[in-house]
Amino acid sequence: MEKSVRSRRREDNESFYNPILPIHKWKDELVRAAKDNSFLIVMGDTGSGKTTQLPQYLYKAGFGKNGMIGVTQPRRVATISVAQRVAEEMNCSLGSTVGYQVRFDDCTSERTVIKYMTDGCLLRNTLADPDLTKYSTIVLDEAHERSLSTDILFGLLKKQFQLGSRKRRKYPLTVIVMSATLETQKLSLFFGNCPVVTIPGKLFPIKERFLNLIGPRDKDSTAYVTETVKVTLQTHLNETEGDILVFLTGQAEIERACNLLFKKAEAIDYRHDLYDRSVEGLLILPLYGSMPTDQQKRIFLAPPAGIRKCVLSTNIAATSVTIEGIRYVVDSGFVKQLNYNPRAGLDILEIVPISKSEAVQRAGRAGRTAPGKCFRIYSEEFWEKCMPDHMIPDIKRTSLASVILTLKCLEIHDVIRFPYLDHPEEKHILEALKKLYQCGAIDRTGCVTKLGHFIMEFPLSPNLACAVIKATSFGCQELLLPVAAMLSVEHVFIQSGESQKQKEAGQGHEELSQLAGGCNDFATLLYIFEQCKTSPKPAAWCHKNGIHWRALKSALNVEKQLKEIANRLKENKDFPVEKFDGPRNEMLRHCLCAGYFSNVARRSVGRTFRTMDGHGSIIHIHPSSALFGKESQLEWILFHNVLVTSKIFVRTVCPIRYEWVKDLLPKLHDIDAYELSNVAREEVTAEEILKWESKEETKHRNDGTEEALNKIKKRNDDKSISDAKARYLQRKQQKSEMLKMEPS
DNA sequence: GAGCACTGC
Repeated sequence: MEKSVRSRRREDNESFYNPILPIHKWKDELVRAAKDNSFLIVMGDTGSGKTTQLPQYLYKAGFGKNGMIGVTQPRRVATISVAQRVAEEMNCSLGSTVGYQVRFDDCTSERTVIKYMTDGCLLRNTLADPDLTKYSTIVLDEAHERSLSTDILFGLLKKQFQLGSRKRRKYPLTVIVMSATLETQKLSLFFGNCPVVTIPGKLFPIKERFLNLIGPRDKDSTAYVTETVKVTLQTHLNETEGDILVFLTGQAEIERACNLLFKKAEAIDYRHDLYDRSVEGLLILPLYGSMPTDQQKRIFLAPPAGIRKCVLSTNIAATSVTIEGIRYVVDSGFVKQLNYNPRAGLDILEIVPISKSEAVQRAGRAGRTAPGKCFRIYSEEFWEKCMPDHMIPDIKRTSLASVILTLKCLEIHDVIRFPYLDHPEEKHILEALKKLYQCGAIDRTGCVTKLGHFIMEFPLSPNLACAVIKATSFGCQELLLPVAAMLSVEHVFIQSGESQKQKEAGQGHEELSQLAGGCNDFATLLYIFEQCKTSPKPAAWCHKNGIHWRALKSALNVEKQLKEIANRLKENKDFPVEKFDGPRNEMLRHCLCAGYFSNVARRSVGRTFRTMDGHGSIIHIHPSSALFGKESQLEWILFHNVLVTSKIFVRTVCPIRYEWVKDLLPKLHDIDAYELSNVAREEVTAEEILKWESKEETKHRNDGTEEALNKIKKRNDDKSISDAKARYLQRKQQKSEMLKMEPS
């Protein structure tokens, strides 16, 4: 990724030496608008210079006098490189007037006025300083990406403003939202009809063509890979000079496409390995996130004279990595997306059509240095019928437990009526509340418990934090902290595409799990971590054992941070201290039970298990687990996560004893999530219920399936204010009855 | 006997 920073810098330097950045013309208007309004939206295309220039304008206009100008970015590398760039432009050293803060790296000082940071960092800082008294201005950049943290910050900033944080602050706060393609109307409305300043970018014209190879009927087929390859080859044969960027969905698809492309050209150059095949003047390069860094770097090198570079990439090339010299984009129209299904309580990784605005962004990659062309393999009908206007934001697609706990810690109890720019499904919020209640982070009244505040201190999922806290109170944190770190970094096992290498890697992993005891995937992670930490040459050890050194490095970093937090919390008088009475080899699994008892399953028929969380889903142990094939010897298991593909698989598994979870399991069923939410919405009105329901309805309508349409029809039949009221009263009745039944 | 996009604290 280092290279991507350098490449970005190169592009920025170009703008540096060219003083006619599009944004310069708008300087006065921007400063005036920022002075006159609490909220301002700046819409600027790629290359307009907004990220580096606007904070400097504000600084020169005196915005930094009453507090810092905080600028958020969704990614670490971008945060650091932009801060470096601005420090250079302002002729100061990084960390003085211009600084940055990302996790593990705070490069700011008392003198810092312009502070770049990741959105997650600002959100965390908000916990300590809810009124953001250190800042005079907050700039939320790349808002169109709709990251979870940015979305929450939208709501917080709006809410703080409504609550009159202005009175508690010495000086009013100015909020500026910057975006490339976000629905600015919607955002302006959200922030009280605030003004929008639009800055044109400096993209070259791009010709876009629909090739009609994929239509609405092919929505679920895998034909897009072969069709994309065809188009790529045609582009190579028919078009003039210029590199090609191909958007595909994942590692497997990309490797398949590379091979196909290669076979079609019918010439194999055996002098090169898989990642460096050059045929008929075409240099084929794959690019995906889990690829080793040194291989990723190769995509930035200029191809030899007379050779055309063709990069087959995942969505990583749409946001995180900028490749120079691309003139042709081939868009498959699909993306792999992790979607949370609250009904099943599962994360499902699926291949879905991209949105129209993402397609526009992809096309934009062709026009950064010269006029370009974008070939869309799908038809216009597909565009109209299958592709939504905008991407569904993270907040509607991922588990909300951590987010809800953050809000509760900020004393925002009514998490259902929090001003979300896009309101998550109520069911989704309820699921999160239930999860928080189950792990003890909130009590029956929906308030954050002491444990909940401890959980919040850790940059981990509530489940994992809970297990870590248990271990700390038992005095065996050295067992859990490494496991937590390994589980919260990217996948540590290398997945090679080539079958031979893959086999070898698989065998290596099997050996590792044998060395770690043979029947506990968590223990395998602990073993790898310890081996790596004590090895004199950790990078070499990782390479030999098929482990991502990059992932291990960040795991070592995370573990250090977790240890600091755990040690600090232990000083707190309220931190629990418990004694563990049991054999030491059971400690790890026992602690895991404290956080993961909702992820417990019992042996069912054949090699399957049934979950105990109320969904009762049938699950299978994933073949990558050390427990795979040993199902018949198991009764109760605990798992870290679920992956739905051809079956419902659980990964990272260990066996447990029923006694360990016996007292915990009832907690999974002793509360109705509505009860937790009702506390937050005592004065809920029937009108509001109708509003929520109509939101759900819009969603169904967007689904467009017959079943969904029937649902709407059915709902419309009995839709009236009085009915909504009746439904609400019924729920309230159920709730009070339930409370009555509760033993005191 | 399967096949895991991308971020962030």
